[in-house]
Order: sequence, then structure tokens, then C-alpha cells
Amino acid sequence: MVTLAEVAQHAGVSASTVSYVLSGKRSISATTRQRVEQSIRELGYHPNAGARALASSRSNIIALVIPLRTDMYVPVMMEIAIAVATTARLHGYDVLLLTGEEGPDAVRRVTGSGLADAMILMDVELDDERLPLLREADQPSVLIGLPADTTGMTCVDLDFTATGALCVEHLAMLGHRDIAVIGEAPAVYERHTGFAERTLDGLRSRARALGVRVLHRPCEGGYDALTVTLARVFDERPGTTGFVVQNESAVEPLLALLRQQGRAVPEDVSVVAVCPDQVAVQASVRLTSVAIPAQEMGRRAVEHLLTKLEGRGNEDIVLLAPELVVRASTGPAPVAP
Amino acid sequence: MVTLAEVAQHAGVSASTVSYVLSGKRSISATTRQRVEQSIRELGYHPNAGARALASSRSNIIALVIPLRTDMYVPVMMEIAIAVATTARLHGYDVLLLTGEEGPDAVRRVTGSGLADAMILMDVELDDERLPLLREADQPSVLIGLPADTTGMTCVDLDFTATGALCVEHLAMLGHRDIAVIGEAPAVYERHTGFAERTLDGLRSRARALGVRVLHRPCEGGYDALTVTLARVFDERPGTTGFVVQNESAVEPLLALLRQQGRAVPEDVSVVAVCPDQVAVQASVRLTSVAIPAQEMGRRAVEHLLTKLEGRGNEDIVLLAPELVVRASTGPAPVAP
DNA sequence: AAAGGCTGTCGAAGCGCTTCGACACCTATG
DNA sequence: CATAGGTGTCGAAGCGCTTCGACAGCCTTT
Repeated sequence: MVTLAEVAQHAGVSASTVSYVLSGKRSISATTRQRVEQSIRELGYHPNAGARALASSRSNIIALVIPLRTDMYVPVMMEIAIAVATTARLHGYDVLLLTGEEGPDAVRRVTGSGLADAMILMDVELDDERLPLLREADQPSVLIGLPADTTGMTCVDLDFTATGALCVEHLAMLGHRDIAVIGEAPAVYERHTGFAERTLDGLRSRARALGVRVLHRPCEGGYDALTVTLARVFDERPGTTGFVVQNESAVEPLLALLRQQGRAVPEDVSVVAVCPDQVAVQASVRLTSVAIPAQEMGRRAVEHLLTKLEGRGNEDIVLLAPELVVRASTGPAPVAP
Repeated sequence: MVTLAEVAQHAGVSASTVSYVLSGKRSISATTRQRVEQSIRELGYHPNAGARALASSRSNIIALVIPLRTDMYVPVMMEIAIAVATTARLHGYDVLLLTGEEGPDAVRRVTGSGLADAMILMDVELDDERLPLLREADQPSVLIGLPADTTGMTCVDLDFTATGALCVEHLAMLGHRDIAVIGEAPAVYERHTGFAERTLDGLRSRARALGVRVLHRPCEGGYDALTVTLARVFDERPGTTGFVVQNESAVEPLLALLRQQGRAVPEDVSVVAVCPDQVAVQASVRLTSVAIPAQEMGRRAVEHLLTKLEGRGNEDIVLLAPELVVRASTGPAPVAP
């Protein structure tokens, strides 16, 4: 293993000079710099992470806490994680992957040990028990998701309230008056993950404003669960012509069942989905949808974290504006028979 | 930030004694140990990771290199990553998340900087350019996937050859004589990721032995691509009654199209999938399938890595035996009309 | 009773780096 | 020409921990 001292000797300068070449914190003459850089290349030198962390008390590592559950939005989580890792690398940081399993202990461990300089938490619950710890930690953090109390926190999320409103608007504009919402599994609501409720809020309040009726049903993924849910929907609201789906694993079953019941999409029934674009375009009917901008969320989270690490920037809520893309699953409401 | 020295002072012992209490590398009297542990708890001490890494030249971190592409098997990757993180924590290790983006440089960086003690690489290509680096590195590594040349490497993977064979066997036993394989996207084969080819090999050689005909078609996900592929299959082999699908995003389209064409599953056509269980049970027909044991792969990879870190264990190929679970998508071949 | 072996604790060195103050040298200024 | 102010480089201290050798005190063994 090559050390700073060896590089210094090889280049005929002192260790501190090499350090300053590396960090750029003091001016170094062009000739010296080149000589040092040459030595670094020749010897294949890589600074030792531990020593660096110890001396500078910065690890250049960002901790990313991902949810342990893999019951929903897996591709979204993955995409966020990859975006976080990629963006972090771009700025010279590495990413430490923690699962939600450890709970608050993970926060204590990271802040206490100096393992990471900052943390990003995904899948924050409305009343997350890690929040108090983060508030009093001296390490910056960014949440992906929106807890109930955001004081002192920086959060990045899709504006789910606006998303809900957008979906209703689109359907209302097409003349739909009775809308059903197929939501996430009941467990997701019970867990108070926030985004599901917020979508619903946005949806309902805009529906009220537009004079549209909304029926909401949480739903497990898969065909069996959806068969039951759909039957209940049409039972209670036979005139339903618009659907909003916020549950990846309910998308395809919904389309299949509608088809099976002789309800054509979009002639008889319109469907708007809240899902990754890939799901929307690969579905059996290309879905009008609001995408979840996973990459952007990951990128923004890291960038915000970095400005906080630099002392600039601070408490802040970033809500990404939803975009509805019209595809083949929505059309004018059928004229009443 | 609490330091070892502060704990030592608080407990009225020397720093080294605290260190030995923590590491257990020398015997400590029960009373001293308790006093120290008490102080640690009271002060909320966490060892500083950088200092520890520097002094011991072990970071207690495992690097996990995940593929950058999110075009396939995303849930599987995620599940592996989570299993790796969880298992690692169980043994006192943390996980550093690297994307394939950096290529061989990632390996150099990690080995050079002592950032991690060992690495796990996912999505290894048959002739991966990182392999030579890993061979000469003094850090242990484990591959998830099987490259062409495995000398000096430890690999963990599903036995895809056996998987292919198992699928054919099952269909052959049910009397199917003409089998079509719907594979991954052509790009996956071009990239030489290995597992796709191995499945095909196992499939073909067992088919030959059993006197079954096999037609293989790579296929992009989604309905459009599958419509074309399926038409070609039935065009070339009208008597096809068995399908093996190894492409998550082709599963549902296949079922839908078959249904649409009036081919009942499993009465007219049988379908076996190679996919995560979740996909198999959530499909519109509960699929007979060979699961990809993502959790197990992640767990085994970490455990192997740890034995290598301890100096025990070494070069080794672990092929997990596939298990075929019969569900509702396969049945006896229809009697010829 | 002396020699030897354990056990439990301590002090000190050192891991590889960053960073502060010092200082030699050079150039502009009065 | 002496002085002030930059530049560019160096030496040394110290980050918080692990680990090695030393050794005091005790218990066996001969």
C-alpha cells in the first residue's frame, strides 16, 4: 500500500506539500504540482480513507437509509438509490447503505461514529421516531418523503397533493363525474407513510371543487384482491367511469378485469396511474400517468445535502411538481345511455 | 463527540483497557468490564470509525457493486442488496454502495484506499474487465453471477443450467413436445451476462435428451414486442404447447395474449416462468415457476466473504439448486386433435 | 521458599493523513 | 537600499484508536 510519505519522497517534496496538492487548500507552484501528480500516477497512490477521515473528521461518505420492506415501489427505491450513489460520486462522496431495520439506532451509530458526514432517509413515516435524533444531530440530513412535522428538516418529495389534484382535474376535464381511487395496500395507510394520504387529500379537495365524486379503496396487489375491490366499486357506484390507480401491482389486474367485464379503456372507462413511466408504457394499455421522478428525487436529495454540508442552505421543503402524461388510457366520459 | 480516552477516565482505567473490553482480544476482569460498559452507556460512546480503520487497517465495510442498468431484475437486485446489507450488519459490517458506472476504477479505488475490507460484485459479465484486478487484489471478493473464467474467484449464483433443465423436465413430463422459450431482451444476450445463456444451455441439452423441441426467442418486455414474438412462435411451430419465460416484463403480456387468442392456460398451453415468487403469484394466472433466491444469494455472498476475511475458506463456486414450484399455469399437454 | 506461569492492566508507539505556524525566498514599494 | 507583503514549502503536532511489550500481583509447582 502506497502512502503519502512515499509519494512525497518519490517527488522530492514534503508530505504536507503532497497533501496540499491533493486538497488544493494552499497554492503550489505549477512545477511542483506536476511533479507530485506524476509521482502519484506512477506509484498508483490512493489516499487512505481511514486516515483521511481521522485527520479531517470528514469521511466523504453519505449514509442512505432505505426501507427494509420490499412490498411497494421497489423499482422506485432502487432508482433513487442509484441516483443517490451516482450523484454522490460526482461530488466525491461514497454512499453507505443502511436498511431501516436498525431504526433509530442507525442514526445514533452513524452520527456517533463519524461513519458518514450526512444522511438521507427514504420512506419516512409521518411521525418517524428518527426525526428527533436528526434534529439534534450535528450532521445534516435530507428526507425523501414528508413527515408530519417538518420543522428543522430538509425534505424532497413529489408533490403528491398536486398529483392527486392533477389526476382528478384531467378526468374531470374529460367529463368524468364518478371516480374511483385504487390505492396502496391497507398496510401502507396504516403505516402512515404520508404520500398515500397526501395524494388522497389533493384528490378529494380538487374533486370537491370540481363537483366530482370520489370513492377510495385501498387494495392489495394482485388479481384476487382487485377482483373483490372492483366488484365493490361498481356495486356502490355503478356509474364510475374514471379510475386513479396508485399501486403498481394493481395496474395490470385492473386493466385485465375491466377488459374481461367488457368495459373498454378508454371508451367506457378511463384510467390514470401514479407510477413509474416504465410501468405506464409497458402496461397492456399505455397508461395516462403521473410519473414518480425517482432519479430527480435522488439527485436533488444529494445536492441539497451537499449545500448543507458546505454550510450554505438549510431547512427547506422541495416538492417536485407532478407531470401528467396523456397516453392511451383516458378519454372523454361516455355519454349517459 | 465522546472518545475512548473520556470513557477510560470516566471508568478510572486506561484507554487500552477500554479498547480490550470493546474488542475482547484480551481477558478483562468482570468488575472492570462492567465498569467500562457502564461508562460507555452513560456517555453514549461510539468508537470513531476513521480512527479504528486507521489503527486496525480494517474498515468493517463491505463494498457492494450493483449494476447501473435498471432494465432487468430490479426487484431481484434490490432484494439481494437488502439481504447483503442485513447479513453484513448481523456480523458487524456496513455496506458501501457502488454503481457499476465507475467500472474497474471502483475496484482500484476501494482496494487502494482501504475504504472497504472486501467486495461483492453483482451482474458480472462473462468476460468482466474487473476480474483481473480482483484476482491480484489482496482483498477478498465474491461475485454474484458466474463469469467465463472462475479461477481464483468465489461465486454465488442460482444454478441456471439446472434451472433450464428443470423447466423442460417439468413440461416434458406433462407430455409437451414443442416448447418455446421467451427470453430476456436481445441486449441481455449481447452483453453476455451469462445466466441467460446458461439457462438456455440447460434447457436445450435436457430437451435433446428428452426428445423435446425447443424454440428460443429473445424478447423485449411489453405487449408490442411480445405480440410480434408470439406470432412468430406460433407461425414457426404451430404445435407449441409449452412456454418457458425468463423475462419478468413478458410474463403478463404473454398470459394476456394467450387468453386473447383463445388459448387457455393450462388446458391448451402451459407456462413456466423463471422469476421472483412475487411475480409468479401476482400474475393473472398463478405461475408454475422457478424462483430466483435473491435473499439467499445475498446472504450466502456475505457469509462466504466473511469466511474469506477470516482467512478460512477460499476459491469456491456456490450454485444454488433451483426449485420448481407447481402452480396453476402448467398441466398435461392437450391430446392432439 | 524459590521458580515459573497466569491474569489483568498499563504506557507508549504508531497507523496515514490534515493543518497550523514558521520561514525562506522573491518581488514590489517607499 | 531597507522594508513590507506575497508565494511556496516544510516540520511537527495531533486526530482516536489498536496493539505490543512490560509488569505487578497472584497462584501453582517443585
